[in-house]
Amino acid sequence: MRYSKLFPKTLREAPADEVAINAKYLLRGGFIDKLMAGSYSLLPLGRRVEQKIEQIVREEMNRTGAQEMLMPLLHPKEIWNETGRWEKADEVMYKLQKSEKDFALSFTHEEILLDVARKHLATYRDLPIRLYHVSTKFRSELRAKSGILRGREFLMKDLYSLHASQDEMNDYYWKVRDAYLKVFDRLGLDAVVVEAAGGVFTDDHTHEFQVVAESGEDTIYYKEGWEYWKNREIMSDDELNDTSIKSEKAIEVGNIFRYGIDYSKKMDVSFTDNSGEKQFAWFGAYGIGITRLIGVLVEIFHDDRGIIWPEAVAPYKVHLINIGNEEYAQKAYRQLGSKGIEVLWDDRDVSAGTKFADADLIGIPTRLVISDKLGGGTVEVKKRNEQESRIETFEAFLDTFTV
RNA sequence: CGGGGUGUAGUUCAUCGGUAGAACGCUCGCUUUGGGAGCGAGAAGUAGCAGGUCCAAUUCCUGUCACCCCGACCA
Repeated sequence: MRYSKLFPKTLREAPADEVAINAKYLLRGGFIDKLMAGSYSLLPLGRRVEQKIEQIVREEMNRTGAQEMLMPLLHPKEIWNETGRWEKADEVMYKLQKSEKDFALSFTHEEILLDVARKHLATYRDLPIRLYHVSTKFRSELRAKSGILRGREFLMKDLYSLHASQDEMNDYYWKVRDAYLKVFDRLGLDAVVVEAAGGVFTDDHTHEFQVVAESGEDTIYYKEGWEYWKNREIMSDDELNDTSIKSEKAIEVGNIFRYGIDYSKKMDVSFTDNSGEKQFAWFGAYGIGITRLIGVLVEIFHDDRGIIWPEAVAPYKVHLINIGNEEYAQKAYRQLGSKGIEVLWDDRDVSAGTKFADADLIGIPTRLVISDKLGGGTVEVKKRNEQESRIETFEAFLDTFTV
């Protein structure tokens, strides 16, 4: 991609009232645009990062045996009445009325998934059912905040599973936990598993995935010997006063739930077991906040000049800068492209300083500089997360560059 | 919803009763090219919106809207 053609250009300064680091850098770098509080466009660079994240999630979900689908966002009131959540979830749901019919914008998809599943589920031989999608969630948060971290509209990957028995559900539940840890690991994030209360939905504890970060709005606790961290709601008063238990601020990036058979009973999601008896399916749900992850990555990986994307999610792999020497840069740009390397070439006629500053802000992992100062055929290679650069021939770079 | 803060050019800000100014960005020209270049010329604003006070309001008052921060909330 030629930077001169990329929409939009960087901003010299972030809007004054933005405090969150993710908002500042993502807005300045041209990754996102704010429509209103809690509602953002993903601009081309931001979309590329989102797609990289999504693809990693997709690969790991597929590896658990799950299949991808896509569910609607406009839901009829009737489906929500089946579980009683039209009333119970009133606060978070965006509701609308048209031609005397009530609708809601999706804030989650349990009901929709279960409706699809029950139409096609007849026998235990149809189980397990493991389906997921990546789509928008609408939630009427009392207060949208922290840039892209808490929006009213955001992308989420949600996976749902139905099983013939509780054991089978549990087995898959732990399999998804492992898959989630793999996802966060691939993203370069050090996520921890946190036990949390299941609320009114399940007696089992649920598990959250949290990334320790100063800007986190949750507090999580850990003591030597515990299998998992704990979130605040399941901590006892004694534990809260125990100085041997450490606490950290953290951002939730995913969670996994075991609903059991409550939902299946309410919506009659049943099957015939191997003895011919009717049984209700065991249900689990598993979410990862895709859009939020973009923000989390910026909160974790940045310095005072801009973003430092991990290789796995960087919008491009190489940021090519030429200072003069346009002809040679163009040739290099073509060669990088033909090797399948994703490259952003800052081909603008602006000062070297401007190009360097923008490269630091955008945060592509490898910066390649071509200039008169270097001999012909020679480039300067610098990693965004390192101070030192090295000079080598362009041929050598092409031969050895891997991501 | 309660508390606090901010709304003036694309952006960051100044002006704080007498009808709007800078920097950056943008356009054109020339000169530049290793850390946000220089010179010259230029375009760009219903001062969030609505009332009120005043001879006169961007400025003071009231209301309202939007955004940011703290809190409540977060399947």
